[in-house]
Amino acid sequence: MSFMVSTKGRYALRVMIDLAQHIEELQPLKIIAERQNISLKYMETIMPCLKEAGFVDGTHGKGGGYRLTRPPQDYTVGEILRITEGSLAPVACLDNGYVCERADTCPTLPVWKKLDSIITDYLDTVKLTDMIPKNMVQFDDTCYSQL
Amino acid sequence: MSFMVSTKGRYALRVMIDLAQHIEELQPLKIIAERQNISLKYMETIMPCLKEAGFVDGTHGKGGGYRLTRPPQDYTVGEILRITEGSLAPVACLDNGYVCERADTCPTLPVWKKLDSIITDYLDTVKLTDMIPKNMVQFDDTCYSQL
DNA sequence: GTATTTACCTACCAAGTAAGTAGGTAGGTA
DNA sequence: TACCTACCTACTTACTTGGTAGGTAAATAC
Repeated sequence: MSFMVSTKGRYALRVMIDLAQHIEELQPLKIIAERQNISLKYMETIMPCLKEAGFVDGTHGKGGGYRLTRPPQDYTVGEILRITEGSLAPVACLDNGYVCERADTCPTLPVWKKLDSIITDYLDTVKLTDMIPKNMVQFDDTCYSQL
Repeated sequence: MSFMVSTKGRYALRVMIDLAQHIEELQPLKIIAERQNISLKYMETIMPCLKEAGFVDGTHGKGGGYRLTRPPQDYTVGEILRITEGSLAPVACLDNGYVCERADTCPTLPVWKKLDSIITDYLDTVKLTDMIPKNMVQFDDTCYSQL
């Protein structure tokens, strides 16, 4: 029982949503952490990841903070999670650089590949703006929707 | 980067496929382990899981071994992985018994729920017999197929 | 120029999990 | 009786998760 997406990816996603909801001004991490009820110190270790990827930029000093570098609708959940988690591969067999001598004959490999493509295809269709409350209606009815 | 399916689930699946390919007689774990190139000792720690679930039964003594308890087409990849991995939930938020006070308003929860249902729906459609080489053609063309 | 605010950096830690290994016991068959 | 096979308990090594602690560097306000 190990989860595909850890707190790192989940917190990162919540920070990105938070920034998308405050698009106009710079948001200090302290404020975001309080609003999201996440440890400031822990968030500080996650933010460099989003910054290196060019998803956000941060300015120092008084009045500083973080902000998105692109319009919110230009981010997908898939790319945010792929950066923060390192990989979204469901099994080691599909991980970047992994070589398996059974690959040519393994009967399970096609299943993992299909599973991987299903996961990727879905996560790459969900945009950051799809998770802003006013848009939540678009999710199917098995899911919570905030009206 | 933590994988949804560990070696435990992957090995279990390969053992189940192996048993499906030798449906008529009892297969000693030693033989299966050699054929699959998996540590016998490690497999011994995984088999009780499959036995408790009623997927296989094992008989002691000379000529003993393991065998499937049902016809191979009656097993799905989903149920085998769910038993061995404990859960296939992509995030802790969806794990059995987990309570999150943010659940009612969390904008990311619908995404995790949808992702979970996509994964489950796919894995529950793949049957054990779908992975026996002669049937592998049924996978789509982005995947390896053994003709 | 000083104080303050903020990002940013380095190191550490406790608990848990993954992926086995080692060495036996119990049950059944030839 | 000898052999084979499942089954059980304990241990190990390495790694990951989810943080905490304590600072430094940069920028701004006053």
